[in-house]
Amino acid sequence: MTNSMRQSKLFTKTRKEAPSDEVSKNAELLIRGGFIHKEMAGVYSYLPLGLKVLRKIENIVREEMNKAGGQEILMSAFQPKENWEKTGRWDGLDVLYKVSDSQGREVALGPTHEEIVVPILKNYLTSYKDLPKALYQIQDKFRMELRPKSGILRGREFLMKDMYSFHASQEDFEKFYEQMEGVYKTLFERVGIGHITYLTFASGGTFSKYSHEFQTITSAGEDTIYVDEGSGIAINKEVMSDEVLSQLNMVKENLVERKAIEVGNIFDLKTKYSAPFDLSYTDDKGEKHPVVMGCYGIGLGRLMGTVVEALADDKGIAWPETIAPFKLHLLSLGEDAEVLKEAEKVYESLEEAGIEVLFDDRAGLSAGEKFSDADLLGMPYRAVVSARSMKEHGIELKKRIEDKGKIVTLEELIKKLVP
RNA sequence: CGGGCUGUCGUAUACCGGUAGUACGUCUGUUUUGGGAACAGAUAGACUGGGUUCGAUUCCCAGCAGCCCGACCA
Repeated sequence: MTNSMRQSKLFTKTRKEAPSDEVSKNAELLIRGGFIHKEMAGVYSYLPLGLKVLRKIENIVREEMNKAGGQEILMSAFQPKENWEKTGRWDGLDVLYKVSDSQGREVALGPTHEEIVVPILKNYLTSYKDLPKALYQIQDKFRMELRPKSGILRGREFLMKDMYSFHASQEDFEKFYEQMEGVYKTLFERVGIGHITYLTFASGGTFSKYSHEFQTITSAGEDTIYVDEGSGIAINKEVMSDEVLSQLNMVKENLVERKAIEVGNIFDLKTKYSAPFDLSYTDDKGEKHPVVMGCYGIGLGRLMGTVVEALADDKGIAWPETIAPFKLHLLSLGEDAEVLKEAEKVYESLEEAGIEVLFDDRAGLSAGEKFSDADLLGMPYRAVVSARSMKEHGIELKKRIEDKGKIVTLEELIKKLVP
């Protein structure tokens, strides 16, 4: 899809009513707006508008991973059974999809890629000079969730960014890990939920300094976290205890309980996956050591759904500028020839200026329908060309999140929106 | 995986052991146009399989699918 689009040509249509089998706000609004299509429980297809959002999120993630020194790869979704047997997860991971072909060969559909990335590294990593390395990919993951729910927040197939880092020592890993904390913060700010996303201490089993989730406050969340607004840090309920509080220098009285959704995690793997595959390197003294690993995940679909959950109002979605499918929704109202001519002119000028614009040029719709659609679809800016706006010699410009617009000239409009 | 609920045009719903109705959508036409317009016409439906019955979309059983609560969630 190009930067601009006529709504009359867009193949999806909006719906007034939400499907009865969806309860979550993100699924309801995304389906009504024609962003996604449900295939089965926990499995969704992305339609033009939805894919545009997903790609924008993807690009932000990619940019940040590249900045952090990550190198992008794309690993296979089909994964050999032997690799999973080596780590004990063929039978140990109950979300694993196992498929077999007509020859009876069994393979796994990748729910995560430690079992793939580590053997790949074995081919190229031998010396301390080869370290550190960070590899990432953006790929569909498959997990047999017993109960998918909350629209695109928890699915059986979902797009995920997973990065794996490889280090000569725990110290080197920790340095990188701390850098990733900052990278993730920037990333969530860029997609528009930085203000409600908290670095959250979490861990299964023993408490570790190096297992963090990034939790975004939303009532649709599956997790309960305790937020210290002052420090901007939170603790997952799972690991909450007096001991943990004292380790973190946090005071119980300052904490607020919130529902939240995990939008990302960063993880200390130590040698859990390098050991079974004997991924090791030789140091400058000729001694062999296992490689220390970390992993860093972000579910992109979940991130998209979280943005919807967190920023939508009762009229519809309100996309942040950075990930909106289009920056501007241009509406022509009425069938008056002069108005239509003017709207066309405005559209072409915006297109020429390189502004991402969705032009609601559909004929025969009432103003109310066009306004409602604009609110539902949630572009950050809405511009109206109508008999009324022409009488005032301009274009009515309104932000999605504001109630009142104002009349601007075409030049002012372009100046405001030009990238 | 335990528990609960539900399957009727594309969507949302109604009625019924005996011709399946309405609204929205969609299509055609006319009139409308600043917050989901009006009229006329058209379109399209009982999850699957078995059982009971003269007759099942309706009752029973099984399967499948979906939703909700819980458990689980590298």
